[in-house]
Amino acid sequence: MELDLQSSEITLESEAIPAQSVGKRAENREAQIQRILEASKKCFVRSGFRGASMHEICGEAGMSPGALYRYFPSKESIIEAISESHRREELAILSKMGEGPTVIDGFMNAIMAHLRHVHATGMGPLFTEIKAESLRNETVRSCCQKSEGQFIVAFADFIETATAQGLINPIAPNKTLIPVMMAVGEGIIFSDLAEQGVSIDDLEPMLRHLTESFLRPVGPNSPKKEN
Amino acid sequence: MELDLQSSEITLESEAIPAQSVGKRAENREAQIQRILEASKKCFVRSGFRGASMHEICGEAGMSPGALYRYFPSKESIIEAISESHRREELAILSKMGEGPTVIDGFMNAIMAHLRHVHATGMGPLFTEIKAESLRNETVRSCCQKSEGQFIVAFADFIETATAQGLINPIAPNKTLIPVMMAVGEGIIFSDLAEQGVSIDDLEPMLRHLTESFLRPVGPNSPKKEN
DNA sequence: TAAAAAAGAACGAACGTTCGCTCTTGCTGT
DNA sequence: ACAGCAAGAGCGAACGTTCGTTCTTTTTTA
Repeated sequence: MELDLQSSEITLESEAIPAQSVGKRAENREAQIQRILEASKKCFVRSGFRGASMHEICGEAGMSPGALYRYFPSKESIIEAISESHRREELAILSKMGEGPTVIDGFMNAIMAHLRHVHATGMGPLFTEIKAESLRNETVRSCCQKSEGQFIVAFADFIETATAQGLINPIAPNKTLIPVMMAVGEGIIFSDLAEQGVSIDDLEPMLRHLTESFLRPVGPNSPKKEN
Repeated sequence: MELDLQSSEITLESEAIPAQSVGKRAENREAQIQRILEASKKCFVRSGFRGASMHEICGEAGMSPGALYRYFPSKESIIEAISESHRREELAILSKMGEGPTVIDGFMNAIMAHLRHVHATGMGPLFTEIKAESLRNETVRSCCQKSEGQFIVAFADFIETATAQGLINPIAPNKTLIPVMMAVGEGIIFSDLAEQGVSIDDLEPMLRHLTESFLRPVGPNSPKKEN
């Protein structure tokens, strides 16, 4: 599968780095970068990529423009950094897919964990923003595409395994099946159902049913066998 | 603001207005408004709501700022008018739901027609843009909510009818079922699968299966009965 | 020919970014 | 261990540009 989580030397949540030999200077620098990114996320959620001004971000981060520009050469570079970090968070879904008794359990666990994460951090709107930006910004778009590519590989892997285990029997080839699965997943995340008052716990059996009924062999109740 | 391009007395697809007694002046005025809206859509798809400038729109519409501002008092009013017109187009889905031998056929026809329409007009990105804008702009948000409300009513109606006809047997109450259905539908439209190389014709059986398997009674192949 | 429509230069505000300057910091030689 | 200092970090006014919008003038129309 080859995922390559942490291609650009990221540390998913532990601070892995040997810590030593990294000068204090570099350490502080990293902390400031994180501060700016966190502030930017807040502003972008509040006002959108285009709508949020650098002054707004400076205010939120508690620093002057001059200071901020020592860490990022432009507003666009902040947007790109945020898209990139969002991509990594999404990929964390995939790393969870191996957990659970069956692949379907793993799949569900991964999705539910991500839904909870998005809702807890209030970063749902950022997803919409990134999607819109990717329509126009080449760098952001290729970032999204990279992410999508990895999802496609993981889903293909998932389908293959689950099929081999006799758990599912998809009605169409991966070529159409996977894009539909991804579109459905995006829709669920986009809609931020938890924000609309649907409890995440109510959602789980619903989504499990959606996944299973979609991927399982066509049952006797179907009007006709499509394939 | 307020604009009120023929109020919210929606005329789903006919142009209700009596037509008669509308002077040539008013006629031209309406034509100009449409010209501006069409040009704006193009620009907004190309550059986004915030990214497109009024000068860009003027250029696309082939008129000067002075002229354009005779028809719309502000950029925001254009955005709102477009959101509103988009809402009407969406609602056209609902009016098609009655067609077809069964309610499920009607449902599918409506969805497929909308997918084709979105793809043919290239207005997919506009949907993303409106969604992002609705997170921030009160007027656009309430426009989207109005639309959503009508969808919820229609879906509830659909579910009731289909259940009564013995076609479906949902596993959850409308309260969670409908939001999930809408999220899935949004995901499908958002993703603009046709743009990604999935042929719409391949999509149809896929989506039909998705709909039917999601709404039908849990079959013997399910690992457990959820309800 | 009066009123409506269109044009396009011009406006102030706000934007992203830069610049000159002042603090602060962590390394250095002793 | 510590004073001295270069370089990094921070500041905030100011820059040039571009934005949405307005205003004055000219052209078109009924």
